[in-house]
Amino acid sequence: MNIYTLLGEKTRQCLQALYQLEADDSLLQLQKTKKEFVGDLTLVVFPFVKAAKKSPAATAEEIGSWLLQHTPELRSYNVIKGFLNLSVSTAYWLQALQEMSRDDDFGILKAGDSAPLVMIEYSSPNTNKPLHLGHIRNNLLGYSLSRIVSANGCRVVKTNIVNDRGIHICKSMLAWQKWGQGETPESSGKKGDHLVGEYYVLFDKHYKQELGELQKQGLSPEEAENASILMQEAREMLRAWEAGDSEIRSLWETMNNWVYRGFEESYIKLGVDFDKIYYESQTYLSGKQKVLEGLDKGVFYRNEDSSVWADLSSDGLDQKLLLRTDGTSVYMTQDIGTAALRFEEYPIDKMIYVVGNEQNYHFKVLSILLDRLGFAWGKDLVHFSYGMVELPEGKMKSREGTVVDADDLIEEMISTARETSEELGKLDSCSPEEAADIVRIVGLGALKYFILKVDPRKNMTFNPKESIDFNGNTGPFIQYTYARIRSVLRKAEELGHSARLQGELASRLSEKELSLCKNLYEFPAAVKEAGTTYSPAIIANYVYELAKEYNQFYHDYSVLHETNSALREFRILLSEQTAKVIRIALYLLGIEVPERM
RNA sequence: GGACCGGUAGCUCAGCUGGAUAGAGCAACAGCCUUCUAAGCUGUAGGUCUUGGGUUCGAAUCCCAACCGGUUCACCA
Repeated sequence: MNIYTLLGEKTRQCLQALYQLEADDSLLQLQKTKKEFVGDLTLVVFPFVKAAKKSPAATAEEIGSWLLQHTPELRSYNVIKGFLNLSVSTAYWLQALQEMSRDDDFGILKAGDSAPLVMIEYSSPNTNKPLHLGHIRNNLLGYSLSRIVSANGCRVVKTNIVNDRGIHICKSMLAWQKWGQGETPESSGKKGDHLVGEYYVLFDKHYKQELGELQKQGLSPEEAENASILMQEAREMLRAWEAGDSEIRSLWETMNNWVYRGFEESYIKLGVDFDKIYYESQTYLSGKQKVLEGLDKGVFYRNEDSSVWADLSSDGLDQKLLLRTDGTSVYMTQDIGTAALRFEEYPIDKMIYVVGNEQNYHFKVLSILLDRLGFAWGKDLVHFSYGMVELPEGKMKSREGTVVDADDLIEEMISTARETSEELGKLDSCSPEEAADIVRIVGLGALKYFILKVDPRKNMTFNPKESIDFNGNTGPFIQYTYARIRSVLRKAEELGHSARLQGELASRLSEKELSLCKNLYEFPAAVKEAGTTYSPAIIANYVYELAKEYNQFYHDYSVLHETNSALREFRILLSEQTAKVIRIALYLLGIEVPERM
């Protein structure tokens, strides 16, 4: 049994015995003791002083004494004002260490066949331009979340909905037709998504120019937009696409395939993947069917102009359009369609959408609509809403060319990692292949950790020049701790030292060693909390704390040079377990660990 | 204007289901490598937790109001 629940139970019994008090969970405040005090767990006794009819300190004293008598796991207690600090016996911590050492997947719950099926949608790019920094946050959060949810005992399906149709891709296609002169990724050596993105920008450039000229002729900005030949051509292309024009469809397929190959490369580099990819071109029509069903059931209503709406006033919201006057779908309709298709394929219990916080309203509405349409999971679908990534100059704007390209950023991280490693002489004894692997792991680790350690809800600032740090609270710091431990363990093996618990240890252990044990013990709770609050940041902060603790221990005590064999073997075990937990924690963040660095 | 989210050290962030003297890292300054990896460790300095009320034995944390910043309220996606 977990020490918190165990002591919680004991305290309950104690309150009953001493004061005839039935304490519910809200009164029982058992928390980790702050660093500056002696003890492991702290009971706040203020809530009981009334029942005890004694001063806080006297109450704490009384409870402490009772608990110590009735709980073999306790070693001692002390009272400071209204706080009862309980110290757990060393034997208990050693046993906990022993138990975790037998569990290769410590902290991870396995999902059985009947475990809840959770689908996580993330990434969801448009096919008219390459991935940028914002997508990176999305992908990293989504991927990490999928591992965390899975570690909490759920079956997980990672999914991506690619927005492969619409006016945006037609713009790229049109520009390519007009000015591309048959350029392909092969002929130009450019990555497919970048190539298509260039034509999207080119369209915009010509379009702006055209608008400027029209306005010079005396048209208002609005009139100019309506009069634009280029825009009319793009719209015409979209109509042709929808009508199934074979030439347009073929161009569309060709260019989208260029983009997919580019995306695939980026995903591999980032280290994310999907179990199932949906394409909007294949799902966008099915939403209409669902909406019409809803209309029959009286969930929606038809306006005089034959457009279809949902009335959300009972939920405190307004009217939401679902089908246009001409019968075509809007964004919301498509999401309903995609949801329906997914449910046919996977009997999901929960759906998590990883989408930026600018769509909070959209998902609030989607949740209500899915619920009304009879999807059991609609009501509590999770919109994992994250903040945007800003640059020091402010928001990224693709039109102003201030976006940070995902591929460029990844390359930059890796080359910075290489420079730093070379400066420190870390790669001297490595083969070129090994060196390449290390700098890749470290560079990506820095990027991923930087993004995942902050609370997803918050907007974050990314300074390309300064954010890339390898010291302090960073990915490489944690990876370094791991590599260091691995080095010790390799040497221990060479020397024939084993990792085990034996002999009289309790009296020999230092505070630091004990506190490392306690830190490791907290890992499953961190995984659980990260799972219930959907927050990779909790894992990140946990593992940073652990790495810091280990580094302090490593600095103050020697593992291999310890002459007392019981103590040495204990330290090897402790190091081994720390390495394991670091590896698993970083795994949950989608970050790899290097064997040396 | 309505709704939602955020505001903690010079900078980037923890802490927020009320608890003890508000924590890290970076940057600054001062130290520690003839012993397992110094991408490390130790110390100094840095705070009216945006402001004002309220609830409470106790508020960065909960409630109310104001201020600042962001997002959103399309027959766009």
